[in-house]
Amino acid sequence: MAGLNPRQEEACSYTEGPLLILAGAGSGKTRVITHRIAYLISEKSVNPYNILAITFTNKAAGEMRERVDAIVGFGAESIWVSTFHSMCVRILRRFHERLGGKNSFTIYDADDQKAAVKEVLRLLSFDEKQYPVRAMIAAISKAKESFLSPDEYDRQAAGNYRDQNVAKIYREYQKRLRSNNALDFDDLICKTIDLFMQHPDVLELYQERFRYIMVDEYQDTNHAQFVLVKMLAAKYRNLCVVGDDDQSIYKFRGANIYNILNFEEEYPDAKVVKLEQNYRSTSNILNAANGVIANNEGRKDKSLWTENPEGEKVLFTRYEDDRGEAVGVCKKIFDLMKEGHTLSEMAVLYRTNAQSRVLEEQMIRENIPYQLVGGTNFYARREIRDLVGYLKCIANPADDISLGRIINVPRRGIGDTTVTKMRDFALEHGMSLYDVLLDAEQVPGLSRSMAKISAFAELMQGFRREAEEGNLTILYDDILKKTGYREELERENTDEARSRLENLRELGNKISDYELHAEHPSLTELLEEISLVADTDEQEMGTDRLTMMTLHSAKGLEFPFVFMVGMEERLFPSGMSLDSDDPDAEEEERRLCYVGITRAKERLFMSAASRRMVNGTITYPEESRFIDEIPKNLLRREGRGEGRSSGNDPFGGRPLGRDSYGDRYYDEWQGTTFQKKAYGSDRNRRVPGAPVRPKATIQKGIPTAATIDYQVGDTVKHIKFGRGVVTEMVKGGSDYEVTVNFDTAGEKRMFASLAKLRKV
DNA sequence: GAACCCATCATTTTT
DNA sequence: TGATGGGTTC
Repeated sequence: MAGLNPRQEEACSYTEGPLLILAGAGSGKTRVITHRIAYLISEKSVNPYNILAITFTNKAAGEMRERVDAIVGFGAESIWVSTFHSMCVRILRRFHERLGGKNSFTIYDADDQKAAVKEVLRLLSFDEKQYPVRAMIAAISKAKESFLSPDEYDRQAAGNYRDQNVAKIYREYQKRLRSNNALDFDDLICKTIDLFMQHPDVLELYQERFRYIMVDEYQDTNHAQFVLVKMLAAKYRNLCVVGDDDQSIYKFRGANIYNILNFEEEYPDAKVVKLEQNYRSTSNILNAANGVIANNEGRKDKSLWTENPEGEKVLFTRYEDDRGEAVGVCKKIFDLMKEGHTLSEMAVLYRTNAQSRVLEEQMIRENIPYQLVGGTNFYARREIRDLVGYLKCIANPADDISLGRIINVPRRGIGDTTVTKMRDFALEHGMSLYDVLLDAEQVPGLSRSMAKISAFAELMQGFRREAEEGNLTILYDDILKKTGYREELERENTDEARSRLENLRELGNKISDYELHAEHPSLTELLEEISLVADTDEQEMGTDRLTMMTLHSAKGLEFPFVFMVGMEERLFPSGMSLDSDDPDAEEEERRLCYVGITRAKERLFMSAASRRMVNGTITYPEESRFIDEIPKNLLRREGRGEGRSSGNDPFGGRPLGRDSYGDRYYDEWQGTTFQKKAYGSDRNRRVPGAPVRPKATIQKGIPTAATIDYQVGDTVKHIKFGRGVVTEMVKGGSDYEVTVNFDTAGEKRMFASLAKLRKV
């Protein structure tokens, strides 16, 4: 096996029986998995048809698919490479009838769940304050993960009034889902397990098929997933799990670290292979990570090492406040660019999404194109949810939740009162809301809105007929047109409306794209893809951009240059975790820190602010304990304060007004910053509902010297600062640093490649 | 039925 | 700070 180290080779060639691969960060895990599959096929003559590889995200599945295809060649397409959830959907689409359900079920996402729980609360007259929707969803999800049926949940709640009520909510929720012919994400796993338990013949069918099973990111599995894998692997026992307990950061969503920690107890004959050689980071970075993670107890014994050069020390900078931190990060980014590095080599990582705002604002001011990863999901946007609601409803009229969502969107005079009457009627007669819609004359007291209702019913029936004809692109366009959805937005004529229209166009593109490429396009399958495949944000190519995201989202990625910002007590580690009575909470934060550090290949910049606005209040955080845990000889400190300050005197005694801000930094960073004026005025706020990645800041095409048509003395126009005169142009790195004296904004320096200046 | 105001409450997130 | 949701008012 070419290019594999002995441990990696061992992991690839040990094919029979249970195998645990403890793959440290950057140890070539994906390579091992793909090589192992290739080995199974070419050396062990395993039929590709008998191999199953499970991952967590579609992205990971896609990447694995690609690499497996490349390395295996013939037969690769018959390997199942899949996420847990899509695997279960595939199975349930075939066998859900055996459980008394339909094979054509709808999948409910978080939003649908929320709506369903709300309905249940209303029905049972529970107060949302006492039984918050979020908490109820979490409780139901937890129950499902440990296979507690509503009845069992009720039994366990014995004597606990509140839990008994939660059981009632859970029971009603399940009832609701069933009558809506819908399954939520947890159901997908649980129902598959149910199926296997109740129908051993079906289980055996899949056991026979999946003789070799591999599970990636095993530390992220929850209990239900653990059981599912165990069942599938029970017959042939060729189960290979790959993971890193030190990178377990998803406990809050049910991941059970003991699945990996106790693998050897579950499978006493398991072989364990540790991949400890890191190929990613400099030794300084790696040892910093090792230093931090060593403070955790209860981890698998392993120590990562590398043959990579030492590299530079980790840099820790303490800034005056969050804004100063953003300025400082930008400055360092420019420094790196001057050294010839590109933005796509850099990432800014933070603990909470709320931190992105200040950073974004600064990036916009400094013309640094960036890409936000994560945040609001494309499919979570209102307009998208509305249109998907229509599609769901057309595909599955029993889906009361989706119908409820769109019945008066856009406004068509079917108001709350009317809908409530129809709902009550449906409930009373055991009908679906859609049934009632078609037959609304029966419902007493609807006379006034009757006309509106029949018009809408007619509209929906028309869509359903259209859906049967099968052209999804046309159907989608007709929905936009005939419901007046598009028209309403066009009339609005605001930035927000335009952005929504743009999103709707994007959805349209996705649908025609799906229709073009799918083997047998169907509305059901389209919706399945929409529900299951959330990673919609294809990289817009052609622009060199900085990546910004949470530490969680960064898992599995790597960048030459990484900024970890907000290294402050109670921000990171989060206050929530420090206040938690779960002793593992702090350790999970530490693992998150470990994940962050190990994303960096060449250089790691950490920073903290001495003053930060959190939830509308000013706080004076101490620097994070994790900074302390990095071995001193690997860390270089910079900026105000040495060591962990008490935080009592963050201003150095000077009062700090908002307006003095720019001046201070002007003093501090003169000659290097690109701002020469105070900049409190031009705050660039995100338009509500606008795409999370502000399109305006994403600049396509990098001007080269050839495309720069202005020179010193020319008047140019800037997208933000308006007109100005070029006073200086200096070649720096791969392009020009241009100084412009703006009419209104004063003098600023910027990179020609980023500033998008136009000669006027 | 829609606009407006006030109170409340704030990690992390994929499927 | 800011988003969100409920309640109120027109």
